[in-house]
Amino acid sequence: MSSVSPTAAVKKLACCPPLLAGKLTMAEAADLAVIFRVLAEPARLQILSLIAAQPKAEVCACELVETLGLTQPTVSHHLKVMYGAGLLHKERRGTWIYYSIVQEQLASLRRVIAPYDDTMIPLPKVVSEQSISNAFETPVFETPVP
Amino acid sequence: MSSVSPTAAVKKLACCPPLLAGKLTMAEAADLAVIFRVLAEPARLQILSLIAAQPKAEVCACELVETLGLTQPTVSHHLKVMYGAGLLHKERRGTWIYYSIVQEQLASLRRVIAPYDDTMIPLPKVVSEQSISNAFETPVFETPVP
DNA sequence: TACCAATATTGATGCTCGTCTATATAAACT
DNA sequence: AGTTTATATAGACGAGCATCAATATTGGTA
Repeated sequence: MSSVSPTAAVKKLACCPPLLAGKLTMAEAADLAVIFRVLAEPARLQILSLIAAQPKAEVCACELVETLGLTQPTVSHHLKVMYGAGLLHKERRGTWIYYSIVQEQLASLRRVIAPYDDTMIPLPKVVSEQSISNAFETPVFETPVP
Repeated sequence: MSSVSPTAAVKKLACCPPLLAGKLTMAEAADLAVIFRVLAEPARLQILSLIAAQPKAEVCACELVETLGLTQPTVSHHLKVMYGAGLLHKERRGTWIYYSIVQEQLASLRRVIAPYDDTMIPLPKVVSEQSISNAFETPVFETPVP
């Protein structure tokens, strides 16, 4: 499986209506948690910000080893995880491999955290745009009264 | 360090410029990762969405046990973690304790994920995903050329 | 062909943390 | 006082994962 492990990489944040707009199903919550877990790592956050800070918004994997102060296998592992989560783009140029950010994925995540819905953060692209279905079948607890 | 002191509850997401607007320091990355880690749990995400789905945007802890299908100690632990991370508000009313969402904290997080600056005002079209960079003291790697 | 540099994989280790049971604390009511 | 219900804490177990050293693989070059 040399070059591409397409299935994982193509996977977008295919889940989850806005976090605060309705009850998440267990499956949705699990999918969302996966994304958050990928970001719940200092080294990976630094990788994102480092890439974004580059003029060309891309970085050679070889640079990261030195910058992050981690071993090459560890950095390779982080990149694999982020790539697998659809957060990074990957392009081989000769010996080197360059990574860049998949903006749509972060945009999706931001949308999930949005207070209500589509109103606040208009994202032109990213058409796929899940069901804006708000299931109104949310369990409503009546406030217990003594 | 997973001790969740009361004082910590007041702690806002006091860290981190927009993730994509400059290199994060190690400390900033670590602080940010903490928040993401709190959200990297299906049960906790469900708690957030459940609270948001309530008419009064609050929920009694006692309801969560049944709904989440977890034991009471486990739910209590999750609530403590979220409260400690400044994500939840806590109010005792007699026997029951009600939790609500600290919106500012989620807003801060959303801002961190924002492509450019702080506002959640309409994004300019997600351009070529380049940094509109303020790469000041950011390490810029020159593209290795054979 | 052989050799070198960049990246990926393997396997092992140690720590973090979600979950449980059991127990403790707190508040309300008789 | 005692009882009941809601919530918190303590301790233990186990799964997941970040990290490493060692090794494999890939691509370029001589």
